[in-house]
Amino acid sequence: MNSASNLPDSPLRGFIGYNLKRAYMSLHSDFVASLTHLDLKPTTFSALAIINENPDISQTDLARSLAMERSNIVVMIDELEKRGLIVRNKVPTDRRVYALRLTDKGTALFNDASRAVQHHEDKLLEDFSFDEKEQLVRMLIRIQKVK
Amino acid sequence: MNSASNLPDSPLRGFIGYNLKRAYMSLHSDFVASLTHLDLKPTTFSALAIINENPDISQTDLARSLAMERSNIVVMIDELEKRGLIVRNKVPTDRRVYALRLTDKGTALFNDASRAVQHHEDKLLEDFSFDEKEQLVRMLIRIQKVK
DNA sequence: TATTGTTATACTCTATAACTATA
DNA sequence: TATAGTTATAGAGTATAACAATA
Repeated sequence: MNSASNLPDSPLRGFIGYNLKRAYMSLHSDFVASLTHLDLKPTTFSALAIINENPDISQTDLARSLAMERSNIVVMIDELEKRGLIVRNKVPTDRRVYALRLTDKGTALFNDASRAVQHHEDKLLEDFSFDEKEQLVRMLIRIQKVK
Repeated sequence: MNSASNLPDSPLRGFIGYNLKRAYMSLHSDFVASLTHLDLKPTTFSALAIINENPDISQTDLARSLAMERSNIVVMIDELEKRGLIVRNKVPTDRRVYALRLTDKGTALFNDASRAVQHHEDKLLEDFSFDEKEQLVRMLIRIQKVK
């Protein structure tokens, strides 16, 4: 007779990957919630961040940065453009590509979002010391490096 | 002019959540690959693990453990049953529920899978010391605790 | 009334293939 | 030939609502 109180996922707790997944999902759902009031999703927030840091980036390079397909970038950029957050500028030297830029409105929204996300993270990791956070990030980066 | 070589995701690297996501996705894709030869997915592997550890668990409790919807559990159990890996036993005391059990074939497959996953994790985290792994898991669990 | 298992459905994400215009 | 952007589509994964049988 299994009750809901003691979630019987213990056999999986021995795997680091499982703990990584649960931690990610926990943080992620909270992260999503912290952006809804700005009508942004993790992907759109990330896109704004990358365009903000890399003005005139192309859709293809943006796709690579986000590890998304170019085809899926299109509809996302369509939406952000329709909302007046970014613009697709023509590039004279190569008429195939668009140079993406944030509008003033896009920049303002990204700054708001950035603060919201930072606040969300500070609150969720408030019992972590600075050194612990740094150590955690170093470990997370090492995991990716293996690939 | 952005090249693909230096992926411009740096503005996001300051967020722990982003590093957590990238680490999770990196480990996850490798994890998926380590199970394909047994025709298992992360979810089916987890289901087998939980049923193995908790014989006669109901579908509803399994759903709670996996953080999945009951409706989606049904089709997954259908598939595992069709493959002869588990059985749905009737429960005399409550005729609404099924008691899930691994078959011998299911147990054997789960043991194989368990070894494969362990091997995958050992290989991917081979440059982590035992203490480091332990410390990482402790931190990942702390992140979930906040919720 | 509430719960278990079930079905159907819808919605989001992601992946693939084919097209156009440019290079 | 190769590449950028685009369109359409298909496949996962996940979420919701309604139902029959049973408690």
